[in-house]
Amino acid sequence: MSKPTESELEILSILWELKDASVRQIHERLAETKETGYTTTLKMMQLMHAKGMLLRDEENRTHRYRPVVQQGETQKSLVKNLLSIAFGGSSTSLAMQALGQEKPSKEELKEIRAFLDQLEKENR
Amino acid sequence: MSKPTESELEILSILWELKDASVRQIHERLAETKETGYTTTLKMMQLMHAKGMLLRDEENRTHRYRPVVQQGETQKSLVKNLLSIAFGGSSTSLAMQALGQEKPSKEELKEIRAFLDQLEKENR
DNA sequence: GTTTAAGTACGAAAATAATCGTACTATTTT
DNA sequence: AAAATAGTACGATTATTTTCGTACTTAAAC
Repeated sequence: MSKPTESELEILSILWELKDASVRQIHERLAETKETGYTTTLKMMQLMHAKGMLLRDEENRTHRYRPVVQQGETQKSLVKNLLSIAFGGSSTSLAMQALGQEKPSKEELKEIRAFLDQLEKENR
Repeated sequence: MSKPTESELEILSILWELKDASVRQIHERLAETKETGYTTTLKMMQLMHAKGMLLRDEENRTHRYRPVVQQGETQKSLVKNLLSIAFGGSSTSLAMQALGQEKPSKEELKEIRAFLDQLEKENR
């Protein structure tokens, strides 16, 4: 599936959280952070549906949409892209850049360390 | 400075590596992975220069360009953006997604662990 | 000293992404 | 049942990004 644009990602993010939603729900969330007309949101979602990025339940008058691709897959391809295009393929520096920016909690630190241990174990 | 587009990033990446380069050098590198005309690359770089993203040494007939923003700054803002738009702000999951994709070497693992220790120390 | 090659400049087209107005339809409210 | 409200559809416009052809200039090769 082709890489979502910035605006498409905004919509996808909300859908990943809500599982499924009407255009109005999405629009209201978007409106919290950006100026945008209702029909713009509508059109975006129609386009995403036409592209096969969203499924649409047309049972009721108010259609409900849900994402086709799940968050994990999209994250994976975005990271892959970012890695190659801006980090020379070094996941280590990407990881450190991220962690330095939004400091993990104690619990998260633990989680990451466990993840590293796991990686090391596999890698043998 | 405004976020570089995808194509601009490709050019920046090469410049970060080479420090400075002529249009032809960049173009030859780009041509390895994508079909694109020479004047397209030229125009891109001229635009980037006009936008203030690249410095240009016009001493010689063959101009040489170098990036204004350094890699680290750009990485920082890209990560910040990705974090908020696709990872719900969780640097931990971004880091794990990255590390899972491009497995770090033993040395890198060590480096990351040291980095985590450092974070933990500060965070007290 | 011509011709060829390697440059830059730049307008304009093509492609892609985002926005919105208007028309139309169905539901709810009065 | 009329009016107001909440929806969808969709063409058209605008903005942005990418691509490329053509003109012109300078340096190198013959």
